[in-house]
Amino acid sequence: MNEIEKLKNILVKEGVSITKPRLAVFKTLQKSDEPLRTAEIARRTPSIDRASVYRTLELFSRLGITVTVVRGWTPHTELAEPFKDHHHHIVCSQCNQSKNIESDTLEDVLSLIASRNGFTLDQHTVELSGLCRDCQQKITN
Amino acid sequence: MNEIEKLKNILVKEGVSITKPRLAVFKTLQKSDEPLRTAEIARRTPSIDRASVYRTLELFSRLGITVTVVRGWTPHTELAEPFKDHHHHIVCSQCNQSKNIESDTLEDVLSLIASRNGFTLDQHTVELSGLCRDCQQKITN
DNA sequence: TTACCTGCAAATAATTTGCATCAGG
DNA sequence: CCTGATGCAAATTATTTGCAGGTAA
Repeated sequence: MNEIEKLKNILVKEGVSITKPRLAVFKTLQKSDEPLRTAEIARRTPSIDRASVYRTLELFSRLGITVTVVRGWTPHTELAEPFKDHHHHIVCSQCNQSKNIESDTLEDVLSLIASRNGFTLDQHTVELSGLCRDCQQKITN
Repeated sequence: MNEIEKLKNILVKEGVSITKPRLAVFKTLQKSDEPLRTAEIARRTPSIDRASVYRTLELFSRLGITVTVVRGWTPHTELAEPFKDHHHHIVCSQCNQSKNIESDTLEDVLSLIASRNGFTLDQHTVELSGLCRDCQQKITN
């Protein structure tokens, strides 16, 4: 089953309609391999009214179709687990290159912490930043 | 040494001036035990011009005096390590109550992940969200 | 004294809302 | 059909900028 079908299933299951704006915003997110800031998503989905893009993004976030992460100052959105492998990011503070992180150990630690505090764990954000190998060398030299 | 003195030391060491807006914004952050959104900080620091609040917050973030976390959709700022113990948050998605998390294990895992990827680790955000004990019960009933 | 900062005012950008109309189921 | 979703336009809110004057060191 392709991803658009997955999306449609979720929308149906949640009892909301499958509409042009929702499909369009989804495709914009699919095309980008990086999290995008809200206004940028609107910009990259010019066929759809800005207001609808915002409303869609709010819906997606509520349904867990997307997740939000901070980059520098601004919140960025990317597709969540059903559509991308669950992962986090480490970003170079110098050159902005970013790597995805997938670590079961990390996930386990997070669940454990949540339950120790009496919480269930639904969503979580982890964003690391530091210097990548290249930039470390440039600075040493 | 009290915290204002610590702040002043940092500012001096970084070669920037100690000014009224910087002290005022700092005090606003101190008064709140929760991360605040940018515009809210401006609102709570009425003696200072909005523009200066933004400029100050950008400076603080650059100097590592503050850290940024996302809450829902918006970036929130709180004081960082020299002024609060290093910690993360877990927020109830239902009632918004939030607990601080301090876990050496977590910190270790994060450093390890960074170095495995060839990065040094400077800053990092970890935000968990789920249901707190109370809200879990309310839903079960 | 002098470079750095501020306040002010105004521009720009981002987000939200009301409402008439349209379209999915 | 009929409810929920959209587009449009306009309001609101947030953020950024240029610049003249003030102030920390």
